[in-house]
Parts: sequence; structure tokens; C-alpha cells
Amino acid sequence: MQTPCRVCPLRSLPAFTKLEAGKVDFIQSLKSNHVYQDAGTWIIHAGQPSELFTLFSGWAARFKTLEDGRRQILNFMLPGDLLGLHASMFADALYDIVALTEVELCLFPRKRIWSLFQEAPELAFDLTWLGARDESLVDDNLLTVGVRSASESIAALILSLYRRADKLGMVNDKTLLFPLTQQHIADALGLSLVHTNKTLNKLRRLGMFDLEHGMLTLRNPHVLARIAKAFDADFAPRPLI
Amino acid sequence: MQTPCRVCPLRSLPAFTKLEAGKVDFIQSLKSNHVYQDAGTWIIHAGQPSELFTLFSGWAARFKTLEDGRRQILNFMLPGDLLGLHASMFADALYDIVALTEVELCLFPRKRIWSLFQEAPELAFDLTWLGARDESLVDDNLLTVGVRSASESIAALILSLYRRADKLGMVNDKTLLFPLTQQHIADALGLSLVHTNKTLNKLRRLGMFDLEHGMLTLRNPHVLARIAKAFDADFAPRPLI
DNA sequence: CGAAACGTTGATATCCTTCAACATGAGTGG
DNA sequence: CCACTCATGTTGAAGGATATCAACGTTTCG
Repeated sequence: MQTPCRVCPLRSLPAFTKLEAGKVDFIQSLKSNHVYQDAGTWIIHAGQPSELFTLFSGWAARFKTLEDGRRQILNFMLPGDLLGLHASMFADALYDIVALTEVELCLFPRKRIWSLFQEAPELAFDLTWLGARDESLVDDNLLTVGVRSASESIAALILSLYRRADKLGMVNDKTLLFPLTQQHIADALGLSLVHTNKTLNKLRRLGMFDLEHGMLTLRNPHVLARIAKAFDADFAPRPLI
Repeated sequence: MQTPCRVCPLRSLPAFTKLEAGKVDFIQSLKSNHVYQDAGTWIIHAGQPSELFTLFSGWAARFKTLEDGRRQILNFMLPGDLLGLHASMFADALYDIVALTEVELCLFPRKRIWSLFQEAPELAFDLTWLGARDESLVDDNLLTVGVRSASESIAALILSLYRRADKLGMVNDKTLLFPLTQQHIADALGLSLVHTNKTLNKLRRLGMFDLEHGMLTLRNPHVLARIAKAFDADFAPRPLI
């Protein structure tokens, strides 16, 4: 059961709302397990019933696959994100979630979700809020894939991941551990691998960022934001369940 | 206040779950108004606080716009769909919703959402469930825009709208009132208007469907589904709030 | 040492966009 | 009732962004 939720290191980040100790304890009472998984392993399988998780550490990707194998990454998950909220409300998950790095997961059995609605309406509200935030990330990705060019798309993706990581204290000296391969980026943006590679290098040569050996360094966030035509959609601190 | 919620004609459709009369009355107590709006008018404005609606009749579209004017339709709304759940949980809406036809809306003031969580956990659960279903529609659209070709995209969109409308009893003799312009379709699929037109006509000439004068007739759903590489994601009846 | 995963690069092909023009029908005001 | 405009749909031609194909380099790891 690892660290008790009261002293969860995520919770003390400014990215998350403060919560009374009693409610934190209630969350802990719902948590059934603390799980470790290796990079590349499945967290949620499309077509199968799934539990609800909070990503405690590491990166994950949620995606759908067409019968012919083409795949679309719907969004990337960073620590503090909820995994499988939708999947756990339906009979079966409609998507896969895979670990991109080693991950730690807080496991909340789907059966207990209902008791959360019954006994802790504030937390139920937070859960719904988090689902809404999730969707707004997917909305942004759909906007990107639908209207942005390859350069704009990559700029927007890099920027958005950087900002999210920054709020979680994962950025040091403008640099962050970045586990995505170019294939991941291509699958998230609906681009081919080759074109992703060329566009990535173009932006790199323009001095927008460095990206090698799994390290991303932002060199010119302002111009990158101009290229991306990105908003500054800054979310207030969010609940952590 | 129009028809009382107990005799709501939507609620009796097989597409929706049955609900005890008491809960229906509670929903009605949350409803503050029954609103009519003309085609082309805004229901929710990006950047402004918004209320929560149920679309009682008509079609609507949710979209985001880049500063330079490029727009992406995120999803289309049909009767029974929830409008602005996410918008009403955040300070301001992050997207616009516009009426595509004359619409009737059931208005639920955002202030009352909280009382729903406090006093009716089952309904709060339903609300979250509906939010999850919404996101799964956006997921599907992202999959379409990301990986499908123009023909596949249009096939998938037509099919998905047809199926949703069919469950609502809006289809007669394989035909349904279809208010989308080619520009709407283009904006939803991330395609240019010209290419949308040509692709649409190609599928039409292939005998997949007829589409003129705002009427859509499906001629060959099975082949269309093959072209779309579409799943048969059939949702069970859903709650109506 | 060989294989597998990941990244890189050039050449060629194609899907889709853009530009431009025209057709049609509905609505509006003279 | 006609002329006009505006929204929508249609079509051809040309150009560009991105995909596909193919080959090779590097690193890691068993």
C-alpha cells in the first residue's frame, strides 16, 4: 500500500487542489492496490472490463486501433491523471492504455466507484470534473489533428506536453525526460513516421527545441507557441483522486 | 415549462433508460426553463460561463476555432444529448456550440448541478456516465480524422450519424432529415470543402447513399461500413437528464 | 556477433488543397 | 415581378503537403 495518500507527493504540488485529511482518507479506503508495471505493458485492454487508476508516476498513452492496424493515440497521460474513468463506467473499455515508461498506478476497483458517489459527493464531483478535463485534452488534440499542419501539430504537442510536465515539477533547466518515440508522435498526430522525423528536425534546426536521448529541452517557447497557434489554456489546480 | 419531464417523448424511446418517477421529478425540479433557438444561433460561447442543457429537439455542433479562423467541429449533437457539461464545470467554456437547426433546449442552471451530486447520487452517476459517452464520441472522431482517408472519413461520419438518428426514431424508410452542409462535414473531418464535395459525390455515385435537399437516404449500409472500417459500437440505452 | 528498435535521408507518388469559375435556389428590396 | 445578393453546391486545373518506398546508420541487448 506504499505511502499513505495523506503524504502523497503528488498531492502537495501546486497543480493539485488541497483536500481535507478526512477526504484523503476516504480516497485511500477506496484504493485497493499500488501497482508497478513495465514500459510497454498494457494497463487497459479494449474490449475488456477495466478498473479505474490514477497514474502515480510515469507516462502512458491511450489509443484506438482500426482492424487494419492503423492506430491513433488519443492522448498521453502524465502523473496525477486518471486512467480508465470512461472504461470503468462502461461494460468494456473502448480503447487501450499502454505504459510508455515504468509506471506506478493507484488502483481503484470499479465496484467502489459507486460508493464514492453515494458517500462523498464532493469527490464524485471532482471525478466528473477530471473526466471533463480529460475530454478537453482530447478536444485539443482533435483540433490539432484536424486543422494544424505538420509543423504546427508538432509544435503544439511538444508545447502542451512540456507545460503539463512543468506543472508537475518534471522540468529542470528547461529540460525534461521525454520517453516518446517519433512513432508515438506520428501516431498521435496522424502523420507518417518519415514526415514526423523530417518536421521534427526542421523545428530542431530552427532552434525551437532539442530532442535526443530521451531528453527534451525547450529553446524557444514563445516562437514555438506562435508556430503552434496555441492558446494558453491554463487549468486551475485540479483534484487528485 | 412545456411538457412535464414525466411525459417527455424522448424518455420513452428505447434509446434511453427507464427512470423512477420520483427521480424524473427531481430532474424537473432542476430544470429552470425550456428554450427555443433559431438555426445558426449560439448556445454556448467559448470564453464565457455556460449553463447545462439537454438538447430536446434539433441538431447542434460543438467546435473550436484557431485565432486565424480555422475551425474544427468536435462533434454533432442530436436530441437527448447533453450540451455544456464540461463548459458548465469550468469557469468558462472552452468551445462553442451552435444550433444547426431550430432547437429546443432544457436548461439546467449550473448552480444546481452541485445539488444533484448532493441529493441524487444515482443521477450524478448518470451525468458522469453521459460525459464519458460524449468523450467516446470525440475519441471516435479523433480516430477518424487521424487515420481515415477522405472516403473512409465521410463513410464513417454518415454512418455514425445515421445510426444515432435511427435510435432516436428520426429515420423513416432509410431516410432522415439531414441539416449538415458540406462545409460542416468538411469542418468535422478536417478536409477542404472542395475535396469533401468530390468525395461525397464519389460515394453517392457508388450507390452508398443519396444526399440532397437536406435528406439523407442510406442505400448500402453494409458496404458503407466496410469502406468506413467502422466498428459496431452499440451503446446500451443511456440515461436522460 | 546478430537482431531488433529507433532514427535519418533521398526519391517518387498521391492525396488533398487551393484557385477559379460557374450553377442553382432562396431571400430581399426596388 | 425582376434584379440582386448570398449561401450552397459543382467542376476542372494546378500546386503543394504529406505518404510511401527504399536504404542506411546507430545503439542496445541477448
